[in-house]
Amino acid sequence: MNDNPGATSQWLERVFALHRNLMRQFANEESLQLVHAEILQYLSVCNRYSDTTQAISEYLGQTKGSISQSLGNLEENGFIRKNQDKVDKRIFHLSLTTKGSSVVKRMSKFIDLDGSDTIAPELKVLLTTIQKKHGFRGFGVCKSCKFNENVGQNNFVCGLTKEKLSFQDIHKICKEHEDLTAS
Amino acid sequence: MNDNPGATSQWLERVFALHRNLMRQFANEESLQLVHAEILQYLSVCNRYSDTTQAISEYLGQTKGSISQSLGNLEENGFIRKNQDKVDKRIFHLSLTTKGSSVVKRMSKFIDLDGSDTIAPELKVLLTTIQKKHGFRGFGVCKSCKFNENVGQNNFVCGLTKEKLSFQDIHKICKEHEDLTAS
DNA sequence: CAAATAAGTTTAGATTCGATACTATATCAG
DNA sequence: CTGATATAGTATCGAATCTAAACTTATTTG
Repeated sequence: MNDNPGATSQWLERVFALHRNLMRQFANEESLQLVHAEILQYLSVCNRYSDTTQAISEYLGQTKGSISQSLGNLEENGFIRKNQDKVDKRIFHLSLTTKGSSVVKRMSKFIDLDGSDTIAPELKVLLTTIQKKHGFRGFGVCKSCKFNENVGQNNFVCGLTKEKLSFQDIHKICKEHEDLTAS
Repeated sequence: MNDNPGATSQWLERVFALHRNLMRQFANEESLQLVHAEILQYLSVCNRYSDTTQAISEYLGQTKGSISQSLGNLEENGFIRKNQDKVDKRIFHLSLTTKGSSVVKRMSKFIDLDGSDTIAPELKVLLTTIQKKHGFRGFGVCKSCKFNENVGQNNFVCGLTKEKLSFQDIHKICKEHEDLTAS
């Protein structure tokens, strides 16, 4: 097995390339740009603290100016909606329209990453290792977040915002996420 | 573990996003475009049947016109070299210069995907599953290719080209690759 | 209340991207 | 051998992204 150093990273690089290839192919068939598909995918899994221009910019590693442009395009074409935050009026919450959701559904079906469930625990290790090395904070689900407090039967509270969270909420990705196991 | 359907694909999507984020960050620091980094990475692992404009285009899923432009840019800036094939004069073999190689070295160090060796077998399954579903042929190493023939102590022959292959050769990625286990 | 910070937009210049047409070489059919 | 077809790669065009920087508006801090 280990007759070739770096064999694992070569496998990984190929999976990454293949995934990007597929995403590009899908976006092309839907007459979208690659980044549009990525944004829609993210918006389908992020929570209400993380559905902003800034958060997408951090998640995808592109400047917020660039993301802002793409978001304008996506809104114009009816894939997403913008809602101003009632408390902090600088913030606009983004959400998928029915049209946007249906694109994500087709995308998941097209890419189809399920059926590889045994890989999950290893992925977790890989993910947190990389995140720690590069000082990335955030982008995990509440369930594994040190701020999350279980206050009874399927009732949760975020220790940062002091807000109540539903069962659906805690399976979404949050930009403020900090790992339970972190020191 | 399995209290949420599609949990694995969510992990995977996050790993993909993180990897792209890092690649972009690296490219930016080196004043390169993302696609330049991807091309250089590919050229560092592909074999002599797969080091062409066409093959890169297939691997990355972009049109060869676009790749051709980027290659022109990379050659101008001294990252790669072009060598015309002696037999088929339509073909130009691409290779990394010293400058190009050193970029790839820094990239591998920056991204650092090693230390997750247990993940490899699962990745293989995932990769071939996706490839089969979408009719992707190719881009594997000779070792797992049905055309590869072991003709003695560390001596190999490619059944397609009838050429001799070295030990180094058979660990490189080939666009003609067909899986041993394929029907 | 002024200064600093934060979220988001806008603009400009460079570069990619896909589509298409194009050149040059190779292969194939008769 | 020759004309038709296929293949590898390049050139050009218009559209869109991308970064960087300046900018607007709203919030927080001292």
